[in-house]
Amino acid sequence: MTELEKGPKGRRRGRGARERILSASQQLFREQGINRTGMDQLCAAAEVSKRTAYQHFTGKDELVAEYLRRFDPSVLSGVFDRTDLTPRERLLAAFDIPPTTPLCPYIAAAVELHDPQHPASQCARDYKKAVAARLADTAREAGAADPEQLGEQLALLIDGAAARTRVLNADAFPAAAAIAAVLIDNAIPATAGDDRRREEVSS
Amino acid sequence: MTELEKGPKGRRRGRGARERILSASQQLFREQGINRTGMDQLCAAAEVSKRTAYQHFTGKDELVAEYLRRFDPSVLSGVFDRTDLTPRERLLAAFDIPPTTPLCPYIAAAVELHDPQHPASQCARDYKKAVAARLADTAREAGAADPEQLGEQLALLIDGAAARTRVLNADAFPAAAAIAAVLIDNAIPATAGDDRRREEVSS
DNA sequence: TGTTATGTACACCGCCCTGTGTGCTTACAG
DNA sequence: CTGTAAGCACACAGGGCGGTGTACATAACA
Repeated sequence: MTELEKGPKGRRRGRGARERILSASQQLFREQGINRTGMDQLCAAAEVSKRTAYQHFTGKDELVAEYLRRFDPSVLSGVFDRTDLTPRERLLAAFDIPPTTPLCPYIAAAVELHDPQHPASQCARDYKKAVAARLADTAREAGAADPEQLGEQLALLIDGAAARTRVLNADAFPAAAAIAAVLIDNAIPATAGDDRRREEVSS
Repeated sequence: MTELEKGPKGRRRGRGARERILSASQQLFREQGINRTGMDQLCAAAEVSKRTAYQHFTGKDELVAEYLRRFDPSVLSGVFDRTDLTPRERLLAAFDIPPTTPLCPYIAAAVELHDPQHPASQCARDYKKAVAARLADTAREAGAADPEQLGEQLALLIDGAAARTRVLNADAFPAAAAIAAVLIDNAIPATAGDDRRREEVSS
């Protein structure tokens, strides 16, 4: 057990400053945006000295990138790994966004940072591609004729709903879900040989 | 003629500082974003002294709002007033975005400013609603069963393409246009009995 | 025990930002 | 020509920002 130091996460016997910093980032970056959240404020919210923060992260940029990486597991697998839904339902479940989500943080970061080379921007790109890929996988599972295309289309709908929700200050996901239902039904051949679809509620 | 002063635009015999400021805003806010463009840089680009800029605009906030208001005529009417296209083609023409458009400035402003109360944010909301309304009008013209819904859906597609283009650094408008075509065809009854379809689409 | 990694407290730096104060120049109207 | 308003040059205030230096406290392990 003397070798548990130097884990990939770095910290070995402290009192969890890094986690508090990232947790505070999650909250503040969402509520106020990245640019409008200063390191002073962030450290105060995390109950961490600024010095400590800069020992864990070389700079704000790295902190932002790490903050974005923390989202993958929660949303992504939370939707796609549900075995209680048919593939088609899983595709639609991606549009059931809890109202606690003001705007996809990846879009926000890409817009706020405004630099495609920024590590966080690349992280956002990777995430968006991963989501589209998982949507495509599920689309394939649902028997879509062109799963990649459907996945890309659904991803576009999600992003559109997110952006529009932000600009209009009104939930746009139901509208996006309605479009998604149309696209899904159009993409899955009526003779679809998929495994578990039983009811169709198209209108 | 002694009373031509105090026109709605304010300036009466100067050498056009206000126009230069707004023109420079147009360019810089797009290229660099709003937050990353300082007033110093902006005034330098506009060849205007900072003092003059603050005599025309009470602050950066007002300048940003005015900058957004300058977009309405160009894009909006440039697409919808084309009489050489059928209504259906006009709806699709909204997705023909010249590559010189990095991201819808309204979305960018709403994200960057991060304050729904900001005058520019309200301006963005108004614009988005106006676009949706014009899309709905055109949809009605095209004989859509539910024009409002189709207009809202197309607007969502446009915003999704804009956001996705920004995040992925790749043009997403063709994909959005493909979806739009599907939605339009789904929304317009094959037996379209609207008043103004005289041109038999060159299908 | 002492060493070392970790976290803290607080002051501090230089930079850039929005925004002003002041006095001078230019151009047009009468 | 003269008056007046538009615009200009320059310096500066006030503040927030990202980021550091220093000295000290604490927890885990040898």
